[in-house]
Amino acid sequence: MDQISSPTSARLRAMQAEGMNLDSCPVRTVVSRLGSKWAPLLLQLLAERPHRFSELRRLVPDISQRMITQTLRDLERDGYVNRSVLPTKPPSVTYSLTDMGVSMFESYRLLFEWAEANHQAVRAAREAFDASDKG
Amino acid sequence: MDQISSPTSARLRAMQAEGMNLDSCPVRTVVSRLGSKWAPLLLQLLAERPHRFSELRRLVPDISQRMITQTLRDLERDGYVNRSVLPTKPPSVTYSLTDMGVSMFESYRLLFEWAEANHQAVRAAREAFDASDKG
DNA sequence: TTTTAGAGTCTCAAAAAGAGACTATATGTA
DNA sequence: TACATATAGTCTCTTTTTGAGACTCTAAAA
Repeated sequence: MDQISSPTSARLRAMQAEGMNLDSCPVRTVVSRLGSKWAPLLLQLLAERPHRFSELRRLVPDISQRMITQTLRDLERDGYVNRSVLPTKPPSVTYSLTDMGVSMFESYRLLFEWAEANHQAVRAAREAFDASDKG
Repeated sequence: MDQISSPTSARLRAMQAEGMNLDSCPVRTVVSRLGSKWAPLLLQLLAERPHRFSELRRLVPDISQRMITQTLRDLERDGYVNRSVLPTKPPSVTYSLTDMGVSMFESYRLLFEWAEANHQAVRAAREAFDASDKG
């Protein structure tokens, strides 16, 4: 198989030996975008249904307009999000998931579900850590 | 069900109405850490087997020591990673996944697999976007 | 005696994120 | 007519994060 695999340590050793740069690692290429601060939240909303720019702004009051624009642009660039402009006055812009976005989100969703089911445990771990000498 | 659900737009509206702050959203709490720049890569390596600090450094040559330390600390704080110091001279430190880390990674892994299978499509989308007037 | 290894910390520079003002156009309201 | 509102952003400035690289400490090996 000629597909680049995930970076197991054996693979990483091989990549180094071949002088490959790790920027070409597919997982990093994809996951680093999706894990950005606001992408998960916006993806969840778009997975629910298409939304307009101003809806997203209202739904997520603590995101700046600049970050909405930028995050949506990044997601559009990677092919997950479709941006469609309706020529109303003033123009309205609707964002929705592409087929690829839906496909990706099916896999991403499992982590979200884990997070919902386990966030108390994560919180507890944080508090324990902070209360210990390490914190 | 009294569990805080994922932030559907209905839920977000409710949270706003109640004056809740969104920092308490479980998905954001959990996913934002896991999506940081280096966490996915280090988690993959630790999911494979426990590693020592210097092993990780060698396997990922383009991460600074500072970022290894910090990312591992964050993952330890959240309860995914165990740090064990052996009193050798010089001391050796081994990092491994906790049970919770293994549990979480089972869900995260699906996104990684999606990324491996679809990174060409993502790359293609990026190039198309950059070649268009939007880029 | 200088080097090497392990596991970091410290400081400073660069990149990313956030806050808030500002733009354009077209309606509705006083 | 003048003013405010709504849409979908951009621009600039400030604060946080990240990254690069030097520096620390201990003990064994060359």
